[in-house]
Amino acid sequence: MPVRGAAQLSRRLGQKKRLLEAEEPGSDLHGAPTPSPTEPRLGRPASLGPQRSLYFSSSKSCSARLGSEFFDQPAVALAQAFLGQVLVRRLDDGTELRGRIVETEAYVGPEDEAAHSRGGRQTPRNRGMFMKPGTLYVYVIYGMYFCMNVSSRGDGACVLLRALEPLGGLETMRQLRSALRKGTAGRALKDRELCSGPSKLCQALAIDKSFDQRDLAADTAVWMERSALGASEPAVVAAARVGIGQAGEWAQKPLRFYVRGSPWVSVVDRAAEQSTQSGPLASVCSHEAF
DNA sequence: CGGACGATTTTCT
DNA sequence: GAAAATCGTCCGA
Repeated sequence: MPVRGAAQLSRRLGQKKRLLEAEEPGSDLHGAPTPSPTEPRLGRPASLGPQRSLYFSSSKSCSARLGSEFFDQPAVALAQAFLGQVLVRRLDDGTELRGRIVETEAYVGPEDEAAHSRGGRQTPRNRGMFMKPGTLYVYVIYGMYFCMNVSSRGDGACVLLRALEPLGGLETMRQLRSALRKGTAGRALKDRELCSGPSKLCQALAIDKSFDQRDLAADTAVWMERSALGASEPAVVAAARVGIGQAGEWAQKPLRFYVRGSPWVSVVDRAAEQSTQSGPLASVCSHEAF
């Protein structure tokens, strides 16, 4: 097997560059002058004011942006509460990409042997896990993909977003997902292939390392909107988490949650579905915030 | 400073 | 189903 040529690499990078230029002309995200890797991004107060007032005056409460108080709950509760909510990504050209969260995983903190924060390890990479609830923790996996987490209540605790039901901007998602794929630009991806995995959804929403440590409650390019599960989908499955090995008690714990029967979930666990009790999640359906 | 390893996805057999 | 792709991060020397 010949070593991957520089020509091929640059061609692929060129593809991505072209796409990003098309999607986000005059991007200030990708064109920012060499930010420090650990530089915190805490939103843009200058543009937040006008946008927020416009937002509140033109939107109904059912699509209200979720604030800091929502994210301030323990990881398991937050992982369940995320199901049904809508993740929104606004590209620099104004395009809004939307997806309904259908699968999450809870990483409960230093005692969780499968968490990056296990044993209380705190490094520059996982700092977001220790920041205030609602802070994003985005990290690189396998040298080429990203995973997106939201910090929850509890030091070193967070929730991994694993799958979305794409709701808006599907064609842009398809382009973003296809851009880095190998070979002949291939066939068009099916809708189900857009966001059915933690790194797929990051690709589809153009979430990269520059989103690490941003505040999901305040950022202008990414946020979450309230949209609880409907009565027709009352059941949530609790299953073992994916990709963390089989060994140890923490690998077995049912800390992955997904909407039963949803075709948008990345991995279904039939055995877990047998043993998971059906029933509405009261916390998801409640309206205590309003 | 070097080696091993991923909270994955894609491609090939 | 198996194996490759691909490199930031972490840890031990």
